[in-house]
Amino acid sequence: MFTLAEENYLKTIFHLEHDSMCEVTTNAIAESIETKPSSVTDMVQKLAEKKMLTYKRYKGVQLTEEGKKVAAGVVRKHRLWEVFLVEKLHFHWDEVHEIAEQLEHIQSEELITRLDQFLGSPDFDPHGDPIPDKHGVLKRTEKKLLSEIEKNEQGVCVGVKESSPEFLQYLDKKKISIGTKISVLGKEFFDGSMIIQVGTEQFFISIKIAENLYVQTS
Amino acid sequence: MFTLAEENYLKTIFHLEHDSMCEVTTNAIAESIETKPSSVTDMVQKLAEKKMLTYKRYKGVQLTEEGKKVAAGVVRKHRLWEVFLVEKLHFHWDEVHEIAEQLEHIQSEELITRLDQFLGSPDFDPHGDPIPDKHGVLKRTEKKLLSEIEKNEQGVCVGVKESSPEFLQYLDKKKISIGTKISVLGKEFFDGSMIIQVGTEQFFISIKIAENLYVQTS
DNA sequence: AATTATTTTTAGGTTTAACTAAAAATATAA
DNA sequence: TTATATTTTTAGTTAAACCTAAAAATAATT
Ligand SMILES: [Mn+2]
Ligand SMILES: [Mn+2]
Ligand SMILES: [Mn+2]
Ligand SMILES: [Mn+2]
Repeated sequence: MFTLAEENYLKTIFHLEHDSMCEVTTNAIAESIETKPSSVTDMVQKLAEKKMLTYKRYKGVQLTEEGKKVAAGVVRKHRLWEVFLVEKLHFHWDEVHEIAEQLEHIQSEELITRLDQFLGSPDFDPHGDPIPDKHGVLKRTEKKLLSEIEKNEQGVCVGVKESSPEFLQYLDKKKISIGTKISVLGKEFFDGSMIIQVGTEQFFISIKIAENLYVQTS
Repeated sequence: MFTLAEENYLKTIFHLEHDSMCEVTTNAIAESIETKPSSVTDMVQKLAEKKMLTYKRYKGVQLTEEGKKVAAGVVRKHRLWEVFLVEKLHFHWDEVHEIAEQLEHIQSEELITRLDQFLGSPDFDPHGDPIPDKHGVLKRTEKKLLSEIEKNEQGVCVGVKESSPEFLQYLDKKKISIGTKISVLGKEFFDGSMIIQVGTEQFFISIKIAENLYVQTS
């Protein structure tokens, strides 16, 4: 099996590959995982020996099929636990990530099988992120960033890119959650800021907000 | 906070103190935790510096009040998770200990508060062991070992001393679980073996069984 | 009381996963 | 193209938690 540190590296590389759609650099991993590049080099060499990823010096890494499977397993556990915390223990969506970071490393196939059943085999976590199935397959849904929406268009919030407590609390304050309808009333060329309508309220948001909210346009 | 290893040592010493009712030796800890006595000495010196226990060379250790509190916290988490696994995920009572060994180390006050509520603040775990309250207080219930019961007396099974899968599966086979009424029909002086009645069945048990079953005599 | 046996500790070593500092490779700019 | 900047790797340390082997303390026998 894999150590806690190994699992964290695989998961992080998995996320970075999804974001950048190409090889992942040492520095990118170091920043995500909040460690030093030299530590990343060490671990990446270890994971390459274990055939979890391919690694060429100075050229970044790429997960193997096996590596992707292991990583998806960790992501699956993380997101299922987040659902449990919100649905069953009534945590708020900005409180669960930290705890799920620990729970994702509990080793027991049977536990996850039963947890999944107990939760009714959910497809998405509380932040709108898809939950990989038991084989590590992630079903892709089409969603755009709110920042990609044009003036006078509208969409339904289906997820967040960032899931820091700060951002989620901002969304709460603005009454935005998964399922909320958002209309773009105005969009500023210069800085990408927008005027949007949520329910009966209309207000200004910066590009930083718009770039971290996923919406689905029907 | 405490590391996983530190928590395991504190928990183990807590259990040993309860069993032996006096100072706990290095070898006893080593055996329980499946490690070498020299490793125990190292850790015990560290925990003494942290004021979790008192330690005099060659004289064994004793938990401080603070040490007992921390240990009871780990036991509380362990047992609450066991209840969750059995009551909510429908695990069998012989399958939960291993998983709870991992879950007991998840760090989050709030999580345990909510888990406890979710489970209806149970007083006992699936093996009949009492769950410490949030202040680390264990309410003592009077129970005897089945081996202490005399011929023609009877009792209700309220817990197990051992909780290895092998023993629990033996009990299942014999239809003994928490709440089961057991009558002692015969008792052999020489080896402590017994003939007992469970439901309509009567059968022979060795002292090893009788010494690991807790019963309450009304 | 002296010898032997057991328990416990110390000393020194290993592994994992970090770190710092310096060297090497690659990328960017002049 | 050469010089400079950035990224990445290597080399050498550190800390936690384990180990083995040997020494020291305590307990049990003769
Ligand atoms: Mn993690
Ligand atoms: Mn999430
Ligand atoms: Mn443990
Ligand atoms: Mn138990």
